[in-house]
Amino acid sequence: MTLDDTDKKILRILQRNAKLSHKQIGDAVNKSATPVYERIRKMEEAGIVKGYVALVDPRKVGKALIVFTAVHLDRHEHDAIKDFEREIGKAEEVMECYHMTGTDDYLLKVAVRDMEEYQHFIVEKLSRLQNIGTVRSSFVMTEIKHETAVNV
Amino acid sequence: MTLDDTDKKILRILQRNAKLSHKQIGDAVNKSATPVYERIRKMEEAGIVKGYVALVDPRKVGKALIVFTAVHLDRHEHDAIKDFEREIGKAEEVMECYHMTGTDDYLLKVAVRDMEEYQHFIVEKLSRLQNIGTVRSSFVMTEIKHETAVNV
DNA sequence: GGTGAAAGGTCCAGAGA
DNA sequence: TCTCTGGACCTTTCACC
Repeated sequence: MTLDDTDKKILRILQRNAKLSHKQIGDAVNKSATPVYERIRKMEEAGIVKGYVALVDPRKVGKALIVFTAVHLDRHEHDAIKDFEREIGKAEEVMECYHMTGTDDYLLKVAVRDMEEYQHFIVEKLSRLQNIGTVRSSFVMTEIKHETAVNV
Repeated sequence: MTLDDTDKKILRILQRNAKLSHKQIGDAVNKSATPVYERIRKMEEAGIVKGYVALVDPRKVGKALIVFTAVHLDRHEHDAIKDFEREIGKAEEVMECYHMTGTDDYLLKVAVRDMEEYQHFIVEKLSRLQNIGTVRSSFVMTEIKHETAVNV
C-alpha cells in the first residue's frame, strides 16, 4: 500500500490525537468524513495503523523510575537467545526490549516504582534467567522528549 | 488522585484498546457506561491519561532503522545543556531523548529510513550542534517487545 | 452509581465526478 | 477509482433519580 499526501496528513493527525471525529479530520485535509473513514480503514487493514491506545503518565501511577538496562549474554546459541527473549517478554517491568548490534546483546527499557523495585527486578528476575553475562544499568534523570508518533 | 481497582482495570483496558465503548468497558468491570465515563474523565483531568493516539508501524511507513544514540557533551554548564535539549526537541528523527546518569549524558532513540538517512542525521544535524563531545550509535536488529502500556 | 434522552459520531449504501 | 450525500445505528455526555 502506498500513501499519498492526504493519507500521511491523516496519519500525522491520528498519531497526535485519535479522538478527533472523521469530520474534524476531513476539515483539516479538505475532504468529507467518508473518504477519511475509508482511508483510515484501509490503513488499519494494511497494518500501518496498529491500534488505538490511551497514553498514561508513568509518574502519576507510581512508576517514577525509568532505567535502560544493557544485557550481554554468556552464550549465543539459538536456543539461549530464544529462551532469553521469551522470558523477557513475560516480565511486566520491561516495556521495551531490543536485540542490538555492538557488544551488548539487548537493551531493555524498564519502568519501576523506585530503586528498590528495580533492584528486585535485577536480582530476582533478570539474574535468575539462564545465560545472563553482564548487566549495565543507566538511569533516566529527565525525559526531554517522548514521541509515540512516527514521522511520516 | 488515588486509583481503586476499577480505575486500574479501566486504565489497563484503555492502554490496550482505546476504541472500546464505555458500555463494553463497563461490562468488563461490572459497571454501567456512566461511571466508566466519569472515572475516565477524572483520570484525564488529573493528567493520568495524557491522551489517545493511533500507533503506526514504523517499518510500514519507511522508517525501518531504529538507532539508540548515546551522546556525551563537552561542557556541562546550564546553558550548554539547555541549548542541546532545545535543539534535539526540534529534530524530527529523534523520537525519544533522555538525560541519563553515567558517563553518557543523553540517550536518543532515532527512527530513520536507512543508514544513509542516519548518517545524514549524525553529520548534518547532531554534529552541527554546539558542544557535542562523543557519539556512540547502537542499532536495533530486532524489536523483541514494545509496550506503550504502563503496568498499573 | 444507574437510567434515559439529546447531540453527535460511525459506518455504509447508492449516486455522481 | 475516489468522493459526496443521506440515513440507520451506536456512542458520548449529562441532567435527574
